[in-house]
Amino acid sequence: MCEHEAVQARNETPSDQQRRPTIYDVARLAGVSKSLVSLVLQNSPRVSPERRAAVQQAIDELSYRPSRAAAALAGSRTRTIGVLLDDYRNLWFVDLLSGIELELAPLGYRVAVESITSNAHVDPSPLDGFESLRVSGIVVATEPTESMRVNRDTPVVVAGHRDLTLPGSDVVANDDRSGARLATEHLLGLGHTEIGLLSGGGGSARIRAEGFEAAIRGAGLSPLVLEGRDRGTGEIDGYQAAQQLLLDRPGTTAIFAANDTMALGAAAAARDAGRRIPEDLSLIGYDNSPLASSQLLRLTTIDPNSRQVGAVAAKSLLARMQDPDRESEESLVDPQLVTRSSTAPPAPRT
Amino acid sequence: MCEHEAVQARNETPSDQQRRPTIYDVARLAGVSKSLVSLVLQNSPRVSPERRAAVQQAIDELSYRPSRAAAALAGSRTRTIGVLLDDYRNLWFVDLLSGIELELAPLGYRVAVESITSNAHVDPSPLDGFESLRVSGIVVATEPTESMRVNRDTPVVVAGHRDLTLPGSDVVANDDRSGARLATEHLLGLGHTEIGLLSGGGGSARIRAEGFEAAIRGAGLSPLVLEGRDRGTGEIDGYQAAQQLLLDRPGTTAIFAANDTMALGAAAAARDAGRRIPEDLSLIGYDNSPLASSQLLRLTTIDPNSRQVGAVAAKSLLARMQDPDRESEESLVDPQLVTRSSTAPPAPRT
DNA sequence: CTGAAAGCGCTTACAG
DNA sequence: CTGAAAGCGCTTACAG
Repeated sequence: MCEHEAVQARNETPSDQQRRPTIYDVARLAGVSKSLVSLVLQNSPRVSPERRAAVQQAIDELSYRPSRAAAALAGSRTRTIGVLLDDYRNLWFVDLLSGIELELAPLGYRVAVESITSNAHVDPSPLDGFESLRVSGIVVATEPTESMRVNRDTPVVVAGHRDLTLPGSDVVANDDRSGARLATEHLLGLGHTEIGLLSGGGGSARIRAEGFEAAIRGAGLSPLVLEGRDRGTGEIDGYQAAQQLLLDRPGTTAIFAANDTMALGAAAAARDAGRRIPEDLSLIGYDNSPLASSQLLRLTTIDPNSRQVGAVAAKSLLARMQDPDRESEESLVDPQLVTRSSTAPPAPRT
Repeated sequence: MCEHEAVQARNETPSDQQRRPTIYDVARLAGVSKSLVSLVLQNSPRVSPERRAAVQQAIDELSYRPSRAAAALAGSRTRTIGVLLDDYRNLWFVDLLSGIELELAPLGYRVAVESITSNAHVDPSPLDGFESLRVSGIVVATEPTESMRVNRDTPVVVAGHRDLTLPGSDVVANDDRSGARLATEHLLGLGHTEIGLLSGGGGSARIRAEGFEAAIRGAGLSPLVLEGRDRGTGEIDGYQAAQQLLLDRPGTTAIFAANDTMALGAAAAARDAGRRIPEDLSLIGYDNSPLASSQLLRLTTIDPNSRQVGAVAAKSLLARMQDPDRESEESLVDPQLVTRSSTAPPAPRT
């Protein structure tokens, strides 16, 4: 006997009508034990359909919502996966998320999303929020940093970024080198020989540049790479780099932009230079963002298969929950060429 | 005496090294009481700087992260605001979020983001996740539905949508009617008299259409409104509606698209029809999305001031936490014209 | 299945 | 400030 006396007393006081219903209220209304309600909430198979129905009805009647705080505190796991993004404007995470959820939904996991900038005022380091939440696992969908070390045994997987790696965590990404090769070979296959790459800083851009250079060299040509100001990879960087490229090398017949956003900028630079796409200039991007399928761009691009990256990331997390001492591994997902109308054979020399 | 015996016993057992540190561990290491640690965690002013520093050092040393579950369960409030989005691809929420956070950060509130589709497998209705979390308040940044009724006294504010309203909740939005008027008057002011509106279903689009029609009628003209197929408001809808408009009414010199995404489609339709922007056709959007500032569009548009909408929404929530019985109110935020190069005076008649 | 019990890691008064 | 205590609403064995 301890606090339970008080609990009983409280439950027998009908004065406080505004109180949130608890598992006790549900049990009483359904005429079952508190333990049984808990089993129903956990979808335990060892509950008869009749009792399950009775409990469910009581839940509906009371609009009962289980307290995640209490469940997390009492149980060990929260069955929540935290996903850390860098910026909500980088839409590749949308497919990543759906891949993660597709994989985890059948297991009853919940997904919590956070960006690095969110809640920075309350969490000293970006993963603190998830640690305080006691998530079951974390997907880091941004460039990992020193401050993302997780203390104990929370499984972590880095998705989409291969530069730095967090000790003890897995890595899943699309194969940027192979994707860049696909893009370059598409242009080469169309007959282009004067191909420029618009690139920038960041791990993915660098690996894509490597794939581009390898493919170009493989064709016996010499690669031409332009970077945005300050190694940026935004729209304006694509615009400026493309502008400079078309000025420096007017013979250029095709541009490979390290991402669709830079391609958007490149399309503007082409237009401003009086070059039609694809008649006067072929353009290929990377990411297969919503932008790429717009009528204005109809951009040939590389689909990084982010949904699959998410699914594999989720599987890594589950594997590490099973066996925390499992060796770290890096998984690569195959990207795919998506052909639209921004690429075509080069115009015949006049 | 009750479970505390066991707690003491556990704490005296040094065998389990992997255990997460608790407030007890911090207190012991810092040489203070557990209560004091709790006060430090809550930034209480009634703690001396010396002791605060000692506690902080112990926290750092142990990499202690307070359990949100325990804090939520023990305290009444979670100091977390839930934000419900419809789709991560509608980027207007990014500014909304920063407005909310700007307002709530000084008060130590945390923000939790969820989309309607996320976690649908585990939450029967979209707000259940937040209710289970026992959030302090909810911002509904999507069209509210019947299933979003919140049971008890969780304050709710609907942001950016004015069609339906949730009983007992406040509404904050940009003034779509006034914004549409601004856009239309901008075109009228440039000298356009043949102006078409691309619109669609949904509350904002409808109100924007009303503002457009009022302004057009105010100028003694008759309004022309085209809708996308199935009343859609996406890029392809803008494309198709603009295509049809330019076909049906070749004399059209200006298009007002109900949002930037439709404007993107309209720009493509204009290009495909051989119309240059702004020389042959002026184009104005709504939302001031990242797209609008791209070099390819340089789109004149209406900025809905979403950051301010977020700030006002946060204030509403705080006010309702203070006084739950406060009357519901609707707040409108003033939108603003952002002039770029997609609008110009109409070409002189030839 | 039930029922009584302990415990998760905090917060919140409260007496000193 | 401390220290002992109760309690938040669950989960988890465990005996019956």
